[in-house]
Amino acid sequence: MALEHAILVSLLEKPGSGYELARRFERSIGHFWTATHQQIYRVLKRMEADGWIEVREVPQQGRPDKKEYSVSAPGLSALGEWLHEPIRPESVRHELAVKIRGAAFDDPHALVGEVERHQRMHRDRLEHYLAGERRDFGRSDADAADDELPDAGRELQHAVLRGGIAYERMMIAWLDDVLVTLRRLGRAR
Amino acid sequence: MALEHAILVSLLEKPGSGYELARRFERSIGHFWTATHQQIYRVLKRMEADGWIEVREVPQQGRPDKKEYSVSAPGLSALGEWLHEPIRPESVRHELAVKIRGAAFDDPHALVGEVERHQRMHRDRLEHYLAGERRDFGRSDADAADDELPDAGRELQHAVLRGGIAYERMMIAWLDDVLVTLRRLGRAR
DNA sequence: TCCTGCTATGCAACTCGTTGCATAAACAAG
DNA sequence: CTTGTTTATGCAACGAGTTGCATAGCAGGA
Repeated sequence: MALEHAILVSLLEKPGSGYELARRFERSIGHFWTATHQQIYRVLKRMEADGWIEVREVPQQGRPDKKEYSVSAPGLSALGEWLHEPIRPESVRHELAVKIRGAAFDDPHALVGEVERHQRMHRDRLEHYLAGERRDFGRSDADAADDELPDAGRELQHAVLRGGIAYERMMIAWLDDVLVTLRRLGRAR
Repeated sequence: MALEHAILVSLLEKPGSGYELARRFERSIGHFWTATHQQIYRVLKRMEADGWIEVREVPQQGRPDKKEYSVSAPGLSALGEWLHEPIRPESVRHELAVKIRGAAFDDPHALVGEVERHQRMHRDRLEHYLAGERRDFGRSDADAADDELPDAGRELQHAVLRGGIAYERMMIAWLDDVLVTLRRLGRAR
């Protein structure tokens, strides 16, 4: 299980509450992990019990108090251990690919709308990533001197973001390819 | 839940036993879905109880008998209904991306070996896909006339395979990018 | 002959993830 | 002044997915 470790990385980059973590996992640039708030709260409790993170009650004005979590020394060393373990093959579920192959046994043309919808989502996410890249990495190194994160953190966040950008571009191009195929099959019926 | 539907598509393309399905999900070209054999056997029972698939006991020589499943009419219409539903956003878990961002709080250079290992896996899979493409789609339409699958099935399988190829190429290029970044940070320490 | 590996199926227990629901305080819009 | 939205946390139940184990026939090699 890696949700713990994803939370550790996120809290190291910036301490925050369970709610804030949930929002980061939801609409963060990078978009490389998902988790619901229930999952996050449950795991935060376990991590606190294990001594990986520390809580600080933060009273806020105009909104409910929050519990701000930050990573403790044992948490940091747990992350270090995890980083040295090899990654086990992850389970892959590309529902759209299943539907595309399944369309052969139904009406291929009926899938066009859904594929177009997905392509729009990927275009939107690409725009979002590119905007984030301009905002966070579009300035010179001198301007970045006042950043909270160390240089390595910035560089690696940028590398992961470049991966997201490459992924979205690939998907947009592939879905173009799929649309051409679906439309050709639709006409041929 | 879409495992049922992935199984329906696979059985429509070619009927088979639970064991064969497990192997297809494991090392099939396309590589777009994973499931263990336990999961598959359990779901097959449910699908049979629901009348989506039919069993045929097939005695074999030199190996244990198998139960060959094929899709029934209700199964086909269940697939049709599912195809018309919009896909809900899938949960994304890119463990390698988490590790790359986490490396900023440990030794970035220590991740080089793991990233190289992943790149090798993607290169291998790319080779595997390209070999499958030459084998299954490298011949002319005339040669394909004796294929069991209808044209639409072949075309759409090929489109999904092209997606897999594009994905692997993108990953190989991105991991090159990541390796350059990790090595630069390693030297800078 | 024994051991390993492949085909083929399955149970039981457990963990992970999702869904529905609930609470509560503050603010903005009507 | 009521309704809806955002921030913020949480419980309980359920369903999906994983892991460990078990069985059994047959093939091939040491």
